[in-house]
Amino acid sequence: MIDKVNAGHHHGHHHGHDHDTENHESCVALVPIFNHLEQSQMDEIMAVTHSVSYRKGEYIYRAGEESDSLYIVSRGRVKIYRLSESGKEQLLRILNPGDFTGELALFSETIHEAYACAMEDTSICTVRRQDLQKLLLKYPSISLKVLAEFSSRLEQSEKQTTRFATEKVETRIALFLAECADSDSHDGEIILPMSKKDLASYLGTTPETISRKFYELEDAGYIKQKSNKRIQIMDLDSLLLV
Amino acid sequence: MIDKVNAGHHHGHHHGHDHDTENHESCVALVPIFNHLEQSQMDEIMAVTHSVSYRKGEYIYRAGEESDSLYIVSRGRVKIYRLSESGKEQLLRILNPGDFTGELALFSETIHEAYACAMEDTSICTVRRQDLQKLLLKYPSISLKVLAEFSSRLEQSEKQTTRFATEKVETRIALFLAECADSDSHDGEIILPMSKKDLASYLGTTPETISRKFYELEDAGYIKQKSNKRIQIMDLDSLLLV
DNA sequence: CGACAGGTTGACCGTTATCAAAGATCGTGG
DNA sequence: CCACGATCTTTGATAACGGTCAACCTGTCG
Repeated sequence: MIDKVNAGHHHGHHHGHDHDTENHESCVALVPIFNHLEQSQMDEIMAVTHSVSYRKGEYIYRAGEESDSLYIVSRGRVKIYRLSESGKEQLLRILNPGDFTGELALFSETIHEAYACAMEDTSICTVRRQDLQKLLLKYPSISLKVLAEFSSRLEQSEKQTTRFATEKVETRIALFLAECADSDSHDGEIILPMSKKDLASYLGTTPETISRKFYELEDAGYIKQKSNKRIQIMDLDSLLLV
Repeated sequence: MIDKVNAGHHHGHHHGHDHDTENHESCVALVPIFNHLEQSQMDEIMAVTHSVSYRKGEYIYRAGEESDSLYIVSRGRVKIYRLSESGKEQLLRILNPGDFTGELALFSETIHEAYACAMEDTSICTVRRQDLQKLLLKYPSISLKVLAEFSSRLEQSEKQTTRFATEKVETRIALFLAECADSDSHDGEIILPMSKKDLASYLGTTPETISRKFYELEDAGYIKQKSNKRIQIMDLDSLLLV
């Protein structure tokens, strides 16, 4: 179970929700939807962004809260997860620096349906809904970038839906490993981007099953578990036939 | 298995892919993303749309084909489905008049990952990628509408993903029925928007299981099957606790 | 060094897919 | 308007898959 309360105590300068006026530039420049702009437009964007810091375990937002900002991760990692109707949680994605969230609620719904929780100490740039909408109307090219981002996310989400609907756990794991290998590969060795517990939540299964299936794949000679998160892919092609 | 070849013969005036210059207005006006515009802008949009007719069973596009248009359904129904890595198909959604598709590939990917097949004789308005992008840059307010549509679709898709990941079949069926009741309800009687076979594909299960679960729900007194597609919801609250 | 979260392992059982076959329904053409 | 075939739906028997519970390990961090 992901911890649902913010880590208790703040101390020193970087307590949660601390407005932090330094370092805007690096944050905004990171973001794909903005990085095609000229300097003058970039300045305009930076003028409406606010930087906030979160400590590990704190929530950027929770389901049910009102949404009025776009959140851009500039440092750290953020876990986005949902609770299903029956109360089980599912990990939707993990945000790394440059990734953003909050889009959904920005344009249609105004209530978050997911939870966003800092996995480590994290800095977030926020842009308010109204400011963003003004920018989008003024610089339509940003809209096209956002649309491109959305459509690829939608594509991704529908692919994931289809996998859940049609593939068994073993296949989902194999496909996940294959995708890691595509993006991460160093001689076929991959580093799992999350704990196996989180992976279970992401793949819609349990830690026990993840553990067992990993050993099955190892026994079959498709992979080798070098350490908890370091996996050597021995035979990618056969893996994908599972 | 959804039939993968186009229905063979065309005859008369409305054979497939027939350019049909009448009746643009009704099609464009139907679409939520356009219906806030002034007449002059509407005319401009209609100038770049083309109307095409498809007979039942014909494909608007297939996975792997290049995508360069937005498709707006003006008459008929269209089934959008995917094939998973292992070849099983999953029904993603059914388009009714006013719904559109093709968005994904329009802004990022250029290759369709899904199949779009006419369930009945259908008329489609198409807008080419370049024409649409020009319109979006010229009238940024359209972009905001499209963004709103996308974000709600993304929300929907992620909710569906979470359901597949965390709920058992019986619960997914119950949630589906409840949603039908929300939108369709006439005294709690709903008309299934698709065959049970398609429903199985949509919910990631098999026709056999659908049939059995429906009878289980009926035995439990939650629903009553008046005919194949007419379902009377007897006890919505209990249904949602399944 | 101890505590705690994450990971592994085993036994068990519920859920749901699969296969097969029969029955109902729908659309089509005669 | 009816008969036919195709497709959808139902029903039964069976087994695989994966979830659950409980216990034990292991690594990590204070």
